Amino acid sequence: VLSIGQLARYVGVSTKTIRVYHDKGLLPEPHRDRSGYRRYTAQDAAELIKIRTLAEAGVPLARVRTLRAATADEFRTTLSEIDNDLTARIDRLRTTQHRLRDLATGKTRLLPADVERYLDQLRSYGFSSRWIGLQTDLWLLVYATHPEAAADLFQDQSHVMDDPELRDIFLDYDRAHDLAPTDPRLPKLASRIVRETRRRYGTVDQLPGQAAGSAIPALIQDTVNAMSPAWQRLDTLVRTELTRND
Amino acid sequence: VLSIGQLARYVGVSTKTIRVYHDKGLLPEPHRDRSGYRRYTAQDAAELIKIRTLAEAGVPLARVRTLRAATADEFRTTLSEIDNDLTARIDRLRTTQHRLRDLATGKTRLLPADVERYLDQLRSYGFSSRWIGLQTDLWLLVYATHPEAAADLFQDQSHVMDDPELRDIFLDYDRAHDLAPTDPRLPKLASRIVRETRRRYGTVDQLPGQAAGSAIPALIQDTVNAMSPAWQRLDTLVRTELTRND
DNA sequence: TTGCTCCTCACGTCACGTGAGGTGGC
DNA sequence: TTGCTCCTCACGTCACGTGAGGTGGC
Repeated sequence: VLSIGQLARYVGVSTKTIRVYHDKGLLPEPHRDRSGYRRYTAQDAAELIKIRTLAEAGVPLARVRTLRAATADEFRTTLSEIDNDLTARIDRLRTTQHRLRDLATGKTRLLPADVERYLDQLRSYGFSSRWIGLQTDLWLLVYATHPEAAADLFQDQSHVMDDPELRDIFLDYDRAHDLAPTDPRLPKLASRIVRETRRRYGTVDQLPGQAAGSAIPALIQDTVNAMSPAWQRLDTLVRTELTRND
Repeated sequence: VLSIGQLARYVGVSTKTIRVYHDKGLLPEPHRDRSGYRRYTAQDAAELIKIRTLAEAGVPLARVRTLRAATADEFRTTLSEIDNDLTARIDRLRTTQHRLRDLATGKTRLLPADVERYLDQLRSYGFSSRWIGLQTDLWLLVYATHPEAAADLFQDQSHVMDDPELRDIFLDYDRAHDLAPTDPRLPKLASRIVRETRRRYGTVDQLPGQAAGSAIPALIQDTVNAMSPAWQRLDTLVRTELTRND
């Protein structure tokens, strides 16, 4: 009793959508009038509304079709799955909305909140932007490659930064960037680093700013060394002293 | 400092997604190492997270790219549009979820709640399923083709059904379905219909069950007549009497 | 050496949208 | 008669997914 256009407007879909549902066997083809036009009944409208509800809930059309042949019990079970799925999707959209609002105010959270706070702290301690950038890269890499171990490693590094004496070593390391590789202050700093490293970690060859036990420290250290001849010299001195006294 | 796979896992996308974003110019291609592998930095990760947030919010990728070139003001305006859009989408998903739950309990609302109630009422008045089916089709058609006028027309029909005497005419019409076309009760019923129609609507040629002023009554009447010879005879009798006495 | 990751095409997929070219209804 | 709707192909689109066939890293 309805044309395809009337049915489409009533249900709120395009005529193409209805034709696609016919082609895919979701909605049976209705009768045609003498001129070949499709004629729909109230039953068709009710069916289409059901199909649309499922499709809008994100159910793939292929599954909608198989659902038509399902028992009442299967149907009910599937519907409750779809319901849970919808709840999850709504939650994810809300999360996206919150992230979008952070994005609007310029806050883009790259790392857990406590790590971001720690990185902000570094600035107030007097570290350079270059150093903070390196630290951001380091923690990003750690969280990207070792998400399980990352939190523990961060706790340790966080405690190191709470100790003013240890913090001072890192500050000197940061400032050493622009020194000449032959500067006499470099061997002195290297010795301090070795001493404090031994005190905290025993004989393990951990260098400051390095945390994960895999290839990551080497990777970061390569980057660090490439940035400054003084840093490269410092790395050599520390390595030599650590292995010599082992 | 990250490989494409590490970056993908960290942000929660596929490697293909990242490559597509490169191809579409959303995310600049990073440096390659000696073996041609892409190497990503923290800045790339931050950029990808921004792009992903927008994409998950439903922003077309083409618009995400143009947004990179937008001023801070345009950017903020666009973000608030997207935010509103997200709110609307969340609301629509919730509506879908409610409809889905109605579907689970077998309630599929085809028409406004008051019309559905009216159709349920008809059953308790003693109307046949056939009649109720016809009424459902009728109101579906009216709401599909004349949504603005539908509510008023329905109010009128609803009042008609509140009058026990008028209701009785419709009940007799319903029951006449199985009479022979020559049954002497048909001319009597036709006269009652004409009398009550005149009382309610004056000389306008409105037949019971017909409401909208366009092609709809004719369409429904054709369907009705095709269903029963007695109904067809009744229609002829009523038409003749209404025009004869005009 | 072996499994895992990466590379670049190229084609597939899902749910429609968009003409093209023609006919029917008011 | 004219604009609107309908018909059937056929191709386009959006955001990726999925091999194919090959190389690099641990």
